[in-house]
Amino acid sequence: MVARTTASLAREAQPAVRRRQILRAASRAFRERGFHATGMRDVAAACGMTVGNLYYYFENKQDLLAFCQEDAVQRLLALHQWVAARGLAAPEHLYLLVVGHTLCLNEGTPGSLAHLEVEGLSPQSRERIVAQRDRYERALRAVIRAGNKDGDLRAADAKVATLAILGAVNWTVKWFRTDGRKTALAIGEQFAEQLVQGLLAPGRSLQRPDVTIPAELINDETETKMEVRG
Amino acid sequence: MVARTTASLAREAQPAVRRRQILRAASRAFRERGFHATGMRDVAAACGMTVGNLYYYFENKQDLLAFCQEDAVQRLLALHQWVAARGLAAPEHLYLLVVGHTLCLNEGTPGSLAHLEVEGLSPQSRERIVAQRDRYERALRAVIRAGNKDGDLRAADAKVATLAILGAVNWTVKWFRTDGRKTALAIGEQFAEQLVQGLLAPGRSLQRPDVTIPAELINDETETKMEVRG
DNA sequence: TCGCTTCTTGAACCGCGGTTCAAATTGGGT
DNA sequence: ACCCAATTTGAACCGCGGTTCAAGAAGCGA
Repeated sequence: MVARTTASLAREAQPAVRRRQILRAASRAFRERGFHATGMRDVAAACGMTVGNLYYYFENKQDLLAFCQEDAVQRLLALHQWVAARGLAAPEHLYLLVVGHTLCLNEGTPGSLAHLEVEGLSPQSRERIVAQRDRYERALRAVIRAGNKDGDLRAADAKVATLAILGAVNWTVKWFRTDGRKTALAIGEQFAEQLVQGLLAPGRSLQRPDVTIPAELINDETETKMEVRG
Repeated sequence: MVARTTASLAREAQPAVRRRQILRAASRAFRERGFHATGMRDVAAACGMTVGNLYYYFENKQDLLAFCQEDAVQRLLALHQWVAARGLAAPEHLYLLVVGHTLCLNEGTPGSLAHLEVEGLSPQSRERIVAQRDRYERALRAVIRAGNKDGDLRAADAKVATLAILGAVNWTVKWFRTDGRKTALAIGEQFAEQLVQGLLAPGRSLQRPDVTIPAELINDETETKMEVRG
């Protein structure tokens, strides 16, 4: 329906797609230089456009941040849904969530700074995003409580255990480097090992599930769609 | 030598002491509202003074932040020194460090936002503070490697394990509330349990050391000094 | 080629917040 | 009572960075 010329990438990309392109540049920039240190001009430059144009796609800086955050939380919720569908016992379930979460935050071109910078949002955005984040947190807690009830995990406050896990994983955003010694996957696995083992009921042992988390859950799908010719 | 009248607290407090008073108000404010969201006017108001006066004690905002950060790292280093002196095996050593670290960040009137906001510092301050932070991190890693060698901890990358621990503990700053359900101590202990158990060598079990971490290491000593009459 | 919509530009605006400063105020020493 | 150094004040300054906007370019259908 839409004729595509290789010439103008801009035109060929519908606003929604363009917003995602911006999202990538923005979240990368936010992550590297920090949200407050990154000006709208920086973001624009990273997208190869000017400030004014940026405002054609986003109301303001808060909106841009909200868009990043929402994307990140959405991915986490999708991850949880995928893992839950596999019907694993709590330790293995948890293991996959930790690995997946680590990948979501650090692999590919992530909306990354999930959870961080929540105070930079407008009240309405914050409400919506925090609600989603809480949903994810509750899901995690539920897994722990289930394992608790099944005797797979030792008795421990599920809330605190959840926060320990989220803290460790979210903190990776502060130090993980793509060009570092270890891959995000390797880190995620070791984290999962340590954090889940630490909750295991005596006698119970962890068997690492040998499924691979599908890349669609981690990377941005539109990225690949872009390569497809119409 | 110096006559003290109850009337003027300001006068009775030497600059160095005053700076610590400011530090408390500032770090509390930074923590509550976030560093960037907190203006110098806010800090001043929290100290019961005006902006201009604040600049009599600190060159600029960066300096103020640096002062907070340095205080926090210093306390962590002091903590490590104290724990190390007790000559415990790695798991117990680690346990105390996690508990102590959690207390340092969340109990009393903390310089709290250690490690956070590092990018808000001037290059020189950052260099000095990051160096100290690294020293602390290396100490942690060393403990893990020692336990590794002694067979108390299972084989695992010490660096990654350290970052998991630091992530979980540092993240508490984001969610811990003094008026919450659990005390910082309770949280620290459960964290320690989970994080250390997760590293334990098979067969080895953790025995919680029943020492109490001295309050001087956690709270600001000058606070108590203020109560003493001359 | 014209005209319409979509997108892009660059310059200007404007307020927030870090910072400065000259002028008070304070209180201890003489 | 007076002096001086230490401290405090409040107002003003000023630049950075988020935001606005009127005018231009670029495609696309007729």
